[in-house]
Amino acid sequence: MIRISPDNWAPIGVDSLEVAADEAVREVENNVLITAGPGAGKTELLAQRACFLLQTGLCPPPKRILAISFKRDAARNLKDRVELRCGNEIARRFDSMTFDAFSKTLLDRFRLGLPANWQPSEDYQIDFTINRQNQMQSILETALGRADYTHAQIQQFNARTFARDYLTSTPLCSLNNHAALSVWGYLLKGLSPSRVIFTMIGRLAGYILHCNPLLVQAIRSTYVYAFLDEFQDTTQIQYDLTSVCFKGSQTIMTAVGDDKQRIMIWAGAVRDAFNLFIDDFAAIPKHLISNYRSVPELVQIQHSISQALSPGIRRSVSRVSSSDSTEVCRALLFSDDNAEAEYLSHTISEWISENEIPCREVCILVRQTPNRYVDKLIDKLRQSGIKARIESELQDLLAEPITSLLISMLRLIVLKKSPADWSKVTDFLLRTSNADEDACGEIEDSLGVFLTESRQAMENTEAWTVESVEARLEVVTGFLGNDTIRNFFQQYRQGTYYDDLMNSLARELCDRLATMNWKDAIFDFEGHDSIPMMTLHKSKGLEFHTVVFIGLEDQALWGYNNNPDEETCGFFVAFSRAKERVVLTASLSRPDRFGRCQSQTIDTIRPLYDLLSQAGVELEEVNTDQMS
DNA sequence: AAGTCCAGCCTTTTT
DNA sequence: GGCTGGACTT
Repeated sequence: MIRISPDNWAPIGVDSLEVAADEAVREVENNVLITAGPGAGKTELLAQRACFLLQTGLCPPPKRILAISFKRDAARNLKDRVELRCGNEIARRFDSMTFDAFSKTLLDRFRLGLPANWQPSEDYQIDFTINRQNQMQSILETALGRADYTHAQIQQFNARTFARDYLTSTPLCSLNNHAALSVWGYLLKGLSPSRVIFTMIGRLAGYILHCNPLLVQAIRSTYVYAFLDEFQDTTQIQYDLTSVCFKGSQTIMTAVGDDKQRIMIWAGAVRDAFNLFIDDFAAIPKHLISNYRSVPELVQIQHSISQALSPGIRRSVSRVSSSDSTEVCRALLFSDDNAEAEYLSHTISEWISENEIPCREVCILVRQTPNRYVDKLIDKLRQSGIKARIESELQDLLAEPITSLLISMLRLIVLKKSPADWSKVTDFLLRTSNADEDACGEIEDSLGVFLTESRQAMENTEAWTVESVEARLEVVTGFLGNDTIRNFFQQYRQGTYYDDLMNSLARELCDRLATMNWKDAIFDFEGHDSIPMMTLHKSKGLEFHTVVFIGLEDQALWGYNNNPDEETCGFFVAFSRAKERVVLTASLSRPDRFGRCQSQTIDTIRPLYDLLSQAGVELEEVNTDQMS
């Protein structure tokens, strides 16, 4: 490995970094908290910093960097950027994972480091339903009943919030609530296998570290640098785990985030994570002001919203050239949702056909329950020959490595030639075969034979059923090696996760095979030709040419009265996904969740429209009678 | 049978 | 915040 001296190191793949970013990339003495608005390149900064530390030898082998993200795709994205910039070899010492993956890895490796009464069984199950109202109610009844609580005493507890308020409310070393301890005992020891949720795994991981100072030492000496992405969304459990790992250590921490994009308070994000971090970790705050995403006209409007959240905040500076269009942002008011769908489908098809914007660059956002807001629009768009779909329904399945591997295999079978898929599959086969480079030819030969056989078998099948698709997928995984796959991707080792995924994939493909051939079914499944529609929460971290936000209304932002800041943050997140154009809509009537027409208002959230107005965007009433 | 009260639903990640 | 449905009362 060639080491570059820090003075000679330069950022890779970008022209230059703003001063504060460059300082943060090169910081080797202090913990740093970087705050920056949307499009400032926070993730890119972390990627550059990883390259800097690894390539200059400031993080020399066998030392490693730990990067912790909130979402899997963010963790993956960061890892990919580092690999791209400094190569696989060096990137191997960059561990990018989610908080939950980090917690679970600790638990799985050091479970026996817990006191016996806190050890889950080896085959413990992760059961997301534990936190559901009725599940938790029956858990409380059984667990507390065994601990001689009376029915009335059990009723005192709210099943919906018990996990948050009792079970995982504090680190386990200081947990002394009797009811909470009884439920822990029941879930870990009273059931076989033990049942847990991720918040519990986080607490168990923290307790492992609390009980094993030597393990903490080992982690600290391995990870001499640690990164925390999307820090504004850190929960108390995550913050506690980070503290027990690194507080007071030599490990140099870099946290990045934006408190104006803090939209997870309701899900347990710490309100004041930034100041806590500055105090507890003696972190130096730095603020970035560049925006590499949005045109200056949009950055101007973003600033108006930012100011409502943090008065006196510094103005961000757009680093992209001005828009060609005179109307980068419109706020539209419709009399009803039919008129809205009609108008939007018309406008969107114009964008796509005349301006040649790819479908994937237009995003439809809503506050919540996408179906209620977009179903009519999906229909109207389909009539114009444009596909649109709600992403969340498939997002999770599509993000799985096994899905992407199987899709590659299927595409090779169906398309015959597909170089990217070919190298993906042969790479997998080579890495899992323990064979040296010489065996490459053999592997490719056997893959070729398998593909030809599969192609013939699939061409001979007329009608596909879920069972026959699943059987076909099993032939493919059989060729790749079921055990090999499960060992290679560690998340598939435990439980029924792997089988469930295969079943979902078979269902999705089968649905499409009823009306399409395999090639189209795969393409449609991946959704490359569909306009993405999603909640603003799902859009976090993404960017699009054009953003259409449907339903900027009181009823959609129902929390505004109690919590205007969080709803304003949500609006800010949605708005700031756009690179070039934003369209906001409100409709005076819309179906409720039972499909009945309800009238909608925009009075409570008027302050949001006022912010737009201050930035020069006035609400336009769209009279659909005048439409062509 | 008709009225009243209250909890639940809305927004999320994670192997 | 606004609507629902179930539990409960009269």
